[in-house]
Amino acid sequence: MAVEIVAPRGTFDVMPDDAGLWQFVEGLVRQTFEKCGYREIRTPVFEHTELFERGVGAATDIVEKEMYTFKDRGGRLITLRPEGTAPAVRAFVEHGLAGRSLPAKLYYIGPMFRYERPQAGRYRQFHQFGMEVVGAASPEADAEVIATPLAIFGAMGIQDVVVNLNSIGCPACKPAYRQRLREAYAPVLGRLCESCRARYDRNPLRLLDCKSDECRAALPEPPTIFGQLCPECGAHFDGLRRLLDKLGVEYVINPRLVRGLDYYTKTTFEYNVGGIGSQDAIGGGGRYDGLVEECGGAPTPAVGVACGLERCVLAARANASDEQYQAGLDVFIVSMGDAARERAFELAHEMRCAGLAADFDMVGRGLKAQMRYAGKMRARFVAILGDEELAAGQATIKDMSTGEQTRISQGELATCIGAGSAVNGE
RNA sequence: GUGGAUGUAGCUCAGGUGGCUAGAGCAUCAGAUUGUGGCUCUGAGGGUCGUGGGUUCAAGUCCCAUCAUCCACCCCA
Repeated sequence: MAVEIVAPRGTFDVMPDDAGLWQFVEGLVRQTFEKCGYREIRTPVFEHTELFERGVGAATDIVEKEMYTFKDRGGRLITLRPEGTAPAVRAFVEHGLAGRSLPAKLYYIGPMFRYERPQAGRYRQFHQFGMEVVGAASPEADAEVIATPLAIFGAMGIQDVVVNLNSIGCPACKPAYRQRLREAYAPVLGRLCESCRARYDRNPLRLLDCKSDECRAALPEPPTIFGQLCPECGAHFDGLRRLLDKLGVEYVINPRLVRGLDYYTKTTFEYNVGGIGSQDAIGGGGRYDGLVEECGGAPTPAVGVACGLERCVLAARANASDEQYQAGLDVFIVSMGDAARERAFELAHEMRCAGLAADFDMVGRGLKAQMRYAGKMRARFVAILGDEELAAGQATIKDMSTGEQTRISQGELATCIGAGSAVNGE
């Protein structure tokens, strides 16, 4: 009856061989965001359920069926965060960032939770990195938010990212379009799929992104919003397009791109790539001019984007091996005999204090096995301590790539290896 | 939540129509070389055949259930 304990469904371990790639990506994300003037915000992994119900939208799939929600011991209704924008906005309001210089340019990177059926590129605990510009209404903000992740994708070696772009209007023009959609779909309501019939009442925009053949056939060309955007939204969209053109960012205007979160206004966009299965969206976002107010702040325009780390890693793996991201040791200290092993222990400590990646044998392997181990640990140098070296206060140092070796005094080890690493680039 | 496929060693997989102690490659460890890695050779360790039931003289093999993984739907990151 003893059930084998494994990682829960939809979760996974990043093992040491894979961690190098993850660290590389995380470093790249932070570096890129900070270069653009964004600063990190870290919010709790759980929040009051109400934040997501109000922020993300009660009628969304996320809130209706994908949240990890539970009562804590104090009777509070708690939800593991399914996305990062609502928490960031909550923190923005709670800490009065509106009273400081705007826009607030924030980024985050961390785990999110959604109770869904796992699949390639889809997990119950997954990771997102994202950025939010809070307090800027200009199309420049939208353009920066769209372009920055593209730089990250590029640096990761992800190729052929397609940017889908749309505008879904604002409270001034969206209602009229919504009405128009209802009118257009009304005659074919009976031919729509079950979920679309529900969408017709609750959120007619979602009718647009249903992929089922019956729904597509029922109304092959639904009216687009572009003829109906209010002057402000129209100008914003044109401005954004002009800016993207200036940056050389290619995009596809996709009038069916609606996205599943309720808070979006005006701009919505999504990044898609091939080759990673049917979950081909590696990121997406949009403008959410009403969310700050919804979370209790003053009306404040904002735009943001979130990208899936797992899917990025999947896409990057298509073009790169993991090995190139695995760090190696600067030096492995081989010892023969107990006295030498103790000295190796001391020396490893000294090397580490000198800023080198150093390790030594702590299980009493033979010389040959230690050499093999050093090779596997990708050590650039091996320092050998035998009886002779020990007596003379020296070490035999071997360059593992060339096989050359010389005797030097133990005091010179760190500088010798440090110089060697300077020569090798790094 | 729905449908399909799969589940044998750490990894990748062999094991026609049920039949003796369940195999290979890679990986691990050791030896060949008692002071030297990558190549080669030799050997060793490692499996309650996902789990639980059933059919049978006999189940890795057939049946049912369950769990997990993968794929598609859905949705999105």
